[in-house]
Amino acid sequence: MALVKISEILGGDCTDKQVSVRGWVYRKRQGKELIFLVVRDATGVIQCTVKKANATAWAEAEKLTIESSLTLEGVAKPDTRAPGGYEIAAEAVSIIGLAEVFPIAKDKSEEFIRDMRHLWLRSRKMNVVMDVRAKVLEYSREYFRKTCFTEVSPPMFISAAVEGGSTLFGLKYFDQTLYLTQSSQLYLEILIYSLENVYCIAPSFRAEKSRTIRHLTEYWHMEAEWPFADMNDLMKFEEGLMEHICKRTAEDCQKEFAELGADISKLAQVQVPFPRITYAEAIDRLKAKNSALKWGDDLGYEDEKLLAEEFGKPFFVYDYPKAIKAFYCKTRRDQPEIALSVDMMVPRIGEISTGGQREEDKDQLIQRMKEQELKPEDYEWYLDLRRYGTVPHVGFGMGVERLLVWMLDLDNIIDAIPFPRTTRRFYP
RNA sequence: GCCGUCGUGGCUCAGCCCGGUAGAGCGGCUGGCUGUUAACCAGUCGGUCAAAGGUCCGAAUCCUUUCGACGGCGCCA
Repeated sequence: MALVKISEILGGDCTDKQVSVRGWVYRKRQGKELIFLVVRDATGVIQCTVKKANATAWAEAEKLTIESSLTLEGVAKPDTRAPGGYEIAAEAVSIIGLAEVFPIAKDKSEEFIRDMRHLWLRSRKMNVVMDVRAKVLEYSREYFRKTCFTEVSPPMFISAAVEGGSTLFGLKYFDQTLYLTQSSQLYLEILIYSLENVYCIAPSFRAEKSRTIRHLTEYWHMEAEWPFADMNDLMKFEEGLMEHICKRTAEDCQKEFAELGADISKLAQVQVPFPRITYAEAIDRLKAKNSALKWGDDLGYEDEKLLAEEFGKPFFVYDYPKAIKAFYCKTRRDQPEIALSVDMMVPRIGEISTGGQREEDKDQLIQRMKEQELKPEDYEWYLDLRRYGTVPHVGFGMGVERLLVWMLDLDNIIDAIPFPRTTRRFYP
């Protein structure tokens, strides 16, 4: 008796063979002579039939409730009447854990599903999304490995802000106050002086009271940093990474996209080089669409969406006014008002990544800190990096969940992560 | 932080505008029936309408406050 995964049966590998599957009851329909059990495991769902003639199996099947766990044995065969095209004629059914009445049924609201997150994760939708998420992370690591990057593990507890202080989560650390990191960038910058090309995939925390479908207070941040590089190198790397992720996903995740009803064809359009426009060009394009924007304003979400609609695929906006960018952004030596910063935008979501060239000159860096009313003495170790063998270097950070929302056409970022944390929800 | 929508049995909703002590479907239970596709038919159990206060002879329905949920903007990834 071969113990198989449901996907093997659905792939036609077990036709007319005696098989055994383990999983949970997804649906049940009972008649006088026949019970249909739809059984799910991590790989898919399959319809199973239990006939009354088999008294032992029938008695077990009658007891089964939705979400009960079981082992089921029988012959796998193609059947046009079965969803998925294959069916198991059950010969033996064995209950492992009999479930109480499952609270999630056909009629369910967003609110209810969120309250039942720990059970909703069993749904086919969440199952498939988490599967693709894992693959996207694998493809990302593939690309980093291929391009000679070393994965590193930065701290989550930090003592000083990376971005502005307003969005930090503070916490009690014995008798002191520490913060949860908003970005691992500064720590990656430390590590480029030994490992050179480094990256991490780690959580970042933002205490922004954002109420949108694009924000989490805890999100996974894919960040990289490397020396001896400029803005062109940065954009080339980022578009190469995106192309690789999209290409591998398009190859390997067709069934998952089909089950979610997500458009996989857009991934094929992700090819290097990506369109690149400067901030000034973006403003001009938006002005042509009657926007009241003027040079110096930051791009809002609606502006980003307007631009993204024009391209219909990922693209870059670079060369921002330095006033709207962080202190560590290097400024152009020929145009001191311009920061060497670049955002990657995608349709429907807007920004999914921000990167740029970091200021490698100590005095310029101190000057930038003062302009933004930061105290250089709070960043002594960061300044040390410029004192001892400074190098031109670049880096970026991409929101993993935002990437997934775009790829999988998700309605809300909370569905891109198993246990979403938002301003109001953090259970379970 | 600002703005909007919503809160009725386990779940999804109707009723609210034009006040008179709650109605349907799903689920549960009982029975019937069917190669079914989150089937169908019959019966049955189940709520005092988020909370508090007010108006009124009378409030789920009108008014006030509070709480909660969801979304938009801003901020960002």
